[in-house]
Amino acid sequence: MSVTLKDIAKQVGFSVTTVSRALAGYDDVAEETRRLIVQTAEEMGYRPNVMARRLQKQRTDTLGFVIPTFGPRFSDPFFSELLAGIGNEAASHDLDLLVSTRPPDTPEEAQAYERLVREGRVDGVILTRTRINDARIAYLLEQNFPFTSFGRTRVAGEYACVDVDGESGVFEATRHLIELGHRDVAIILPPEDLMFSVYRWNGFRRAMETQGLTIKPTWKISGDLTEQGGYAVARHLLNNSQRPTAIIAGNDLMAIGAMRAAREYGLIVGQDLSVIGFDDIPLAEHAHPALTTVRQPIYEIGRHVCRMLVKMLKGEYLTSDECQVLFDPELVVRDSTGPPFG
Amino acid sequence: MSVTLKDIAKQVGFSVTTVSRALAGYDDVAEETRRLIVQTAEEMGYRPNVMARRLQKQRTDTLGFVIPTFGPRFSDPFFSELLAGIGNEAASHDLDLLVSTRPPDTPEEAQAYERLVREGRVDGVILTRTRINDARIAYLLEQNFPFTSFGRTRVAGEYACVDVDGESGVFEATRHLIELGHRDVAIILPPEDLMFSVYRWNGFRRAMETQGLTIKPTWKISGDLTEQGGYAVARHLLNNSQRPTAIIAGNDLMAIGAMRAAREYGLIVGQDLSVIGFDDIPLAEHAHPALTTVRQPIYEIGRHVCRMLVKMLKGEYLTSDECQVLFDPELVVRDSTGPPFG
DNA sequence: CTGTTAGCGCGTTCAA
DNA sequence: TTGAACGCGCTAACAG
Repeated sequence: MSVTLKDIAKQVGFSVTTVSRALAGYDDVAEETRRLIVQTAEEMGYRPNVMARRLQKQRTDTLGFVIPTFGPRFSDPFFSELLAGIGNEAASHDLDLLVSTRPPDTPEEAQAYERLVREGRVDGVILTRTRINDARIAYLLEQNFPFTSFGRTRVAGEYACVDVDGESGVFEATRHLIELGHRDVAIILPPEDLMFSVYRWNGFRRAMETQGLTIKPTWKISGDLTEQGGYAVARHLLNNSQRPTAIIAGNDLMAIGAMRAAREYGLIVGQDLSVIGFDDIPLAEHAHPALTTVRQPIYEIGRHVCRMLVKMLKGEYLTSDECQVLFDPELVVRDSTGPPFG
Repeated sequence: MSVTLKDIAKQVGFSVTTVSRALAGYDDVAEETRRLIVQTAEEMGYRPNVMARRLQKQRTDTLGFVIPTFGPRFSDPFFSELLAGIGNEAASHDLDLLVSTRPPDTPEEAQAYERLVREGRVDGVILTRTRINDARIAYLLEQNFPFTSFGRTRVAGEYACVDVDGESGVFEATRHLIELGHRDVAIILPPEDLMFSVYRWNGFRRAMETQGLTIKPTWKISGDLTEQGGYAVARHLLNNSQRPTAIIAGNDLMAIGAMRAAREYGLIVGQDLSVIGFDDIPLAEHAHPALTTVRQPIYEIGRHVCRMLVKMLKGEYLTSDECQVLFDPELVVRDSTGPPFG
């Protein structure tokens, strides 16, 4: 077994209390005593027992993060990068991070949150991929449990979230296409229950309407954010006598799938068909052709959304400014876009 | 605050002990009493306090997983998939999973493990990307702390690990190239301190030697397992009057980087240059051209390596057969390979 | 069947 | 400056 305060106390001949205080750095313990205790603790290889400390402090110093993901082959770099951001920030505050993966909007997911919240496994949770009417957020608000989210929602209430201005991002992307001369632009949206799908759509519509362009109803379609999904949906778009000359995808993965579909139809991406993604995962640059995309600083967002939660847990109040942070995305033009009939 | 056993006891007029036992399902409590207690607990919304339970049981019911990763832009789908496998298996046993990301072979990484082990944060840990002389494994063995790993090492001692037979994987890949007529094959290995780099190299060498082919020293090179790394190293290989006609990369990400480099040199992948990856991440199929690669069942491996750890923690003995499980990889031929000068 | 006692390891009174 | 006593919430040994 490992060394406890009691063991040290026995060794140095002081009480457990004194040892505890010496090690905690209280100033009401004799300098001499402290030195002895600290040194002995060191020698004996003392490590505080976290569980005991947590029970006593009624705090877990742990954050929870449930990744919303379908099926086994979950491998969106988006999440890896977000996780790294959250994890590193948490570590810098000496907090543990509890991670699990659950399919979104399912009983299993709800249970996962209940576990974290009701059984006192974590002090706060971080959400991502928020839904328009997000049951998770409703639940957390109702339980009055600390959380922050990457993504806004329509759920009423006060809570802190970070988001990327997806509307302006897609607006810029669309404008880029229009400036290149495109008029027949299709959009592959994220699943429609996701909040960011709404903003993306708004940005697209605004850009098209501003230029007096009409949106063909069948050219608004949504995909599941995987390569496979983007591929399937793009085939559908292209398998038609009247094809769009450009496609804006909800993320880079779907854009890559769409590019593959285009190749299968004998189209050269960047010439016969322009494709734009969203995220700028490392792969975007290495895809063929290199993918024009809208970059969002995922890692930084991860850090930020975690930092906000930490602040809340420390009891620091967040001003309403801090509560609703909107990052600006940035259009990165590469080779997958060009003039139509280019 | 939340409901405790004490609250329930007060409510039903029994002792805390009885309540505890009733809820735990012991059979030494009157059926009548049990019903009352269970129902009351339900009504009051009782949830056991995990920290208290953990302190008492001296078990955390938590597993630790430290992802070895460089820098912020960590986004290898390999890890996502492994994480999903581990996480889902852990969840099925009602275990929590503590995740962090640390640069491999650094003091920060060592500290992360020490934290987990010495402060009793987890009951066991899972390793991946094992190194030839892996300090983590040496440490865990020395501490006699339960762990399993994805990947073998040269560290002496008894421990359970799962691995993929990388040697046979690369052997098959190389043979595939040779059968296509390639003689000038280069290999981009994983970093040389990683154990699986050794097996990959052995497989390559064996295949080449078996066919009486010589390996050009400058065509054995290693990269950092990112697209960028593969790109840089491949440029180096191709920036030469004498070029290989085929490249085997240490993973799919590097293969994708290599394909990009090839394009920049005006080479058509699958014709002028063949490229093979390793992993078969979802992207491999959607890359252009679709990537020939060696598939390893990462998700399943994640589940398995976790299941082994769970077994150990339950005190079940692992037979030496179970201790060293070797999965068979499978060559998936797609479009990035073809006859030389094809 | 049920309650009393004890203790997991730590931090925090309060009194000496 | 130090120590005794108590509690965090739960489980286990033992007695009745």
